[in-house]
Amino acid sequence: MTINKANEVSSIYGDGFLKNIAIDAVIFGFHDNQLKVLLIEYKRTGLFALPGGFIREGDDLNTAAMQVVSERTGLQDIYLDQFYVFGDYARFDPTPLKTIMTANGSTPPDEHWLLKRFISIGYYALVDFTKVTPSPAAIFDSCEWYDLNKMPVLIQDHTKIVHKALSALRINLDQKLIGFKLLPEEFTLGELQRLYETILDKKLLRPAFQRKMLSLNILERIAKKWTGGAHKAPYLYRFKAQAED
Amino acid sequence: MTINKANEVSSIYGDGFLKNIAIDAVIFGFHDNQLKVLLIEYKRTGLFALPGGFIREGDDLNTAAMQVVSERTGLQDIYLDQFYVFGDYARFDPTPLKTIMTANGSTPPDEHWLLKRFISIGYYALVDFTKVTPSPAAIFDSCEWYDLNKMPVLIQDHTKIVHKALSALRINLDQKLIGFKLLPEEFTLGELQRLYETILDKKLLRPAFQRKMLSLNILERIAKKWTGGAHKAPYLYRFKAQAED
DNA sequence: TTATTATTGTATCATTATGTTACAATAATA
DNA sequence: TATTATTGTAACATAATGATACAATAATAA
Repeated sequence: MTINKANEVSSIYGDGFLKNIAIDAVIFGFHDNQLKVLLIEYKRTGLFALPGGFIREGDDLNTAAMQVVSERTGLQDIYLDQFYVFGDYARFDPTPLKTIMTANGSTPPDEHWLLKRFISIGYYALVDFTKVTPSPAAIFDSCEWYDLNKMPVLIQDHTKIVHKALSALRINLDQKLIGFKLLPEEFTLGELQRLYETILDKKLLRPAFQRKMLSLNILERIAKKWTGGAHKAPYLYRFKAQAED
Repeated sequence: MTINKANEVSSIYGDGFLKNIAIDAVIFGFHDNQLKVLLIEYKRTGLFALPGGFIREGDDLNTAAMQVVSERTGLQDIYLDQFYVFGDYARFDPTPLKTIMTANGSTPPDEHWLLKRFISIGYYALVDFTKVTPSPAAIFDSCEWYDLNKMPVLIQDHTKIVHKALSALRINLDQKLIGFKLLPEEFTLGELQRLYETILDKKLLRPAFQRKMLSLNILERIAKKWTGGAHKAPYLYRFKAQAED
């Protein structure tokens, strides 16, 4: 979880929020052939964390998760997936939160609701990197993209959460066909393949990849072609709207 | 969630448990070529529910879920899988709980912790039907197997939870190779196939099914053969212990 | 003892999917 | 106009899956 605007006004009882439940969001982006994750840095503490939040008493869980992601990215209608609930007692560690609050002028009592044990519901989000404007939620934090391979040390078990999100993404990539949610609306098959290769961390054979993607019948070839390279221009594609079940 | 022994002693504040979080367990069994689910019936109310429980402040989430399932089945080391968190506000409905409590002599105030909103973490469990002894958790409930196709109406969104568990099971059946956890230790390929057909609700071709199962290299053929039918005796198999990753 | 019955284990072939190599087409640049 | 890098796709090889066929055989009944 993360401290955000809404939490600042909360009393030590955290009135208005469900107790003991937090949301942590692993927001994935793709840029320069690298998977990126949005991370929060708390000023004057050197502490890094996943974006997160809590659930208002009258809100849906999934709505609350969407709000966390919207706040940080500035986007609506983002692809979100619950992937795991982190509920080990051992993950309970109030020290980083205490440090963050202290660094910002408050001296919370140990009974402060933010220092209690939370069970955290993990979501991952897939966003178009080019459309995101990473937004801090308060004056005392900042929000930036980090290379998945060059992440700083994160508080609590957040590093583990990121890795679990990645393996959920890998499993769902072929099943739910969600890869393109990390790409701009129009893309080439080469770009799509590099995305798959980055996520799965292995080389794929181009003819087989193209044949498979096209046979799925979810891609629409656009008249326009990509330009810029000193070679044959590839077609541009976009994803067809799918019939929902 | 369900009321169980532990909850009976709790005050209206539910001291000792994490607030707003419940666990609901869909315990699957397989018998007579039918998928079965363990359901709780609350005496004198006509109300049916999934087995469930809450998380003690010092316990792991997964441990708490295992306890729920162990209590109801009498078994240890059960296969358990988190499959979804149900967190819509609309699922909040304290009336059945109130009815249950009233039917058992208490008249809880509206602020009673059991009548508050809960987010429910859904688990499904796969058990060997022949080894289970369904156990009520208190004098005012009972616990029985029900045919998945002949379930009574369940309280709150529990019917939806069962169906979501089933679709998670279907998806994981091939991926995680967990089907045999619903069978006794020794079984024939025919029994395994009927299990698959029941879960997936479609006929499978026998030669293809057998070839696939055997090629996975997870089955160990036992010397002994099955006896009883007026036909060629099939081999018995058991699942090999797998190397964990 | 022998025929009958139902079901098993597996061979065989057909079809489809996937892995791999090859090569002509071509946009930008030199 | 040649060069370069990359694309689209054909072609073939291999592997996986779908489908049919049939001999083997445990229990039962004649």
